[in-house]
Amino acid sequence: MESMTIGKIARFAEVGVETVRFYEREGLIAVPPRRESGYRQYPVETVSRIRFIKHAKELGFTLKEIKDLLSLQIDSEATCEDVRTRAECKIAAIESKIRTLRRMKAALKELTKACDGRSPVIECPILMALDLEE
Amino acid sequence: MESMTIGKIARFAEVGVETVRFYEREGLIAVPPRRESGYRQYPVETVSRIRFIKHAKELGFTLKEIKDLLSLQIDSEATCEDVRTRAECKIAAIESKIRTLRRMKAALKELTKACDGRSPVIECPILMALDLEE
DNA sequence: CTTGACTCCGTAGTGGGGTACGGGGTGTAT
DNA sequence: ATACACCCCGTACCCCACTACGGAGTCAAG
Repeated sequence: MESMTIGKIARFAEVGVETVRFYEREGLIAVPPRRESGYRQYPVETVSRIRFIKHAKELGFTLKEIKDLLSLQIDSEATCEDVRTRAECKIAAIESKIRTLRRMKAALKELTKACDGRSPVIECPILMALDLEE
Repeated sequence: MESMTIGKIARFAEVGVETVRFYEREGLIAVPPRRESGYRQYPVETVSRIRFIKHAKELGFTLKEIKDLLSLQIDSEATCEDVRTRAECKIAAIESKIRTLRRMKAALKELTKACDGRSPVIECPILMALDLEE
């Protein structure tokens, strides 16, 4: 069998049917041909396309960025370098997020250190700090 | 001067006027009394209340959690321990986010290592990996 | 030939955290 | 007295990535 219905595509790619339609609307997967009845007829490759999208999402790419990445795949002018650059930007963005989270964590740790957990809430150093911090 | 208009509150707290109204709707700040004209009359403390919200946001609390935190402040039954527990949960959540980001970064790094940036995009190992990865 | 699973479509809703608009009334400095 | 900044309100809109709904048509197994 060469072509699949939307439900099969969805099951194989492990997403919902609505998600497949959504990706079509968003231009992330090609508009498939239809049967007489109007049913979408997908080529099998659509499954890997959707898997690609899932993997890229797991790596922190947004759908917009993924669309971009996918269009590079088609653009014969594009080089590996373009893809690599995007991946490197993403790495930098992730590093920056990690730094922010580390700062947040350190600040919270400081606050809990000051709190013995035994005072009435009115004297809680955590809440007091939130009131005062610059 | 005891009371301030919404615009002043917003300027002092460094948020937009609309944000103050939004916080009121969301129950994060008290509903203020009004003048004859309908203008809101805020007590000065509202500024620190909004600052509190900002700081807590910076520490990764959602508005819902902040509302919770603020209600603890009012609840005389609550103890410092309750606040501390919430802070500790937040620390754990932040740690988990950091771990996820680290994994994403490591995976991306692996991919860029495989890519010399000189191949045509069709052979790009990054895109190929996205196609294939489990 | 019937049943039940599947598909179609458009539209609306979710959550989180706001921002913008527009048409009106008000407060105040000059 | 007039200009101009400010405030009121409700509503709608933004992003992101889906998810749900509902009524109707279609497909395949028994």
